[in-house]
Amino acid sequence: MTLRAVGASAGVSRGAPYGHFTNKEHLLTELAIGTWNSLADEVEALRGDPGFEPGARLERALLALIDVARRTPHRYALMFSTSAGTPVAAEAASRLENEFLALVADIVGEPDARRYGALLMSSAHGIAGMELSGHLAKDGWHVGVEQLVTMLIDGIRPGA
Amino acid sequence: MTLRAVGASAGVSRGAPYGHFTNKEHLLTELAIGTWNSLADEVEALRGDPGFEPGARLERALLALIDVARRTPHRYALMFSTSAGTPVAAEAASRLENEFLALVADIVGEPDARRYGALLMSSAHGIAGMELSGHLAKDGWHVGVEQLVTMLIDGIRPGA
DNA sequence: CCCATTCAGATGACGCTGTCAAGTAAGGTT
DNA sequence: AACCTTACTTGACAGCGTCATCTGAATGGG
Repeated sequence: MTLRAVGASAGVSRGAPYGHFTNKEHLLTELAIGTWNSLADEVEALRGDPGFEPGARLERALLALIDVARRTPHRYALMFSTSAGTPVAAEAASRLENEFLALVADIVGEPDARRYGALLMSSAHGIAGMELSGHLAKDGWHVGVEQLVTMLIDGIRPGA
Repeated sequence: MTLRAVGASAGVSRGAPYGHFTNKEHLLTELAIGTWNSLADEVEALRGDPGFEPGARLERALLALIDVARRTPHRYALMFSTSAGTPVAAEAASRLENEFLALVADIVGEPDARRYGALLMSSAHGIAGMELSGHLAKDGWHVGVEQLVTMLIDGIRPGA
């Protein structure tokens, strides 16, 4: 199943992918899954890295998510497209979620990891979205993406 | 400028709107602006309401944003679509931003309002997006939208 | 070495959608 | 009554998602 038919879509006729994928949506879902997985790989590699303290690791993980949005906005949108509710994609997504959870648990402890993990991932997703749509750059609040991520991490360090 | 041509789009020929809008994108931008404005109205009404303490007001404001996503997902997507980077839409968006800033300033004080305002709005946006794409409901973290918003507000109350 | 099977891709068609140029019907103005 | 404006329809074009059909090349058995 040469998924390369996707990239090769330049130079090949319009209907060619339909031998490999039943739908355009299926094709895009596969792309999304690939993105989820490569991001999960990235975070997984981070988890074992002793070069950073737990807070810094988590920060890198959040920035990795945002980097996907910056570098490949279309792929990023696919990851969170409503068609990503399909079970196949949800499974790929939960790999990344678990990696995140592990990083978060190192800071806030197991019992609170889920709550804080969901908050951090949602917030990072929101920051990425705000930047993508241009609502961070121009407007009133003079804050950058990196600053916001730092605030997030700092916000969960000491207190319960 | 009967913008009603939009809703009336059922029962009217395909090309009819092009007498009123130069583009489909312009039409959608106008829709987005309307959504921004009505949300800003809602939050503005909240600002003067003495029935809630500042924290509760802010919570309601964030939930109002998320409610748009829940009730009218397409409109919500328009608000943050990349084509919302147009100056016309940015102006409507900044009305809501300023309302938010006022609410946030009541809690963290003027000097920090921008930083925290950006963080809160981004996070609420992210929470809405995660819910829309189904990444909150099914998966690992057993947390609801309301819970996350509460955590956000609680997270900025005492500490600097 | 030849033939049969298989598989990737091309081609051409269908319907739908965004867009526009040209036409037309209703209303108000003088 | 003749005129102009405004809102809409009609018909056309291009692009895209999708499919049924065909071609062409690679593979493997005899």
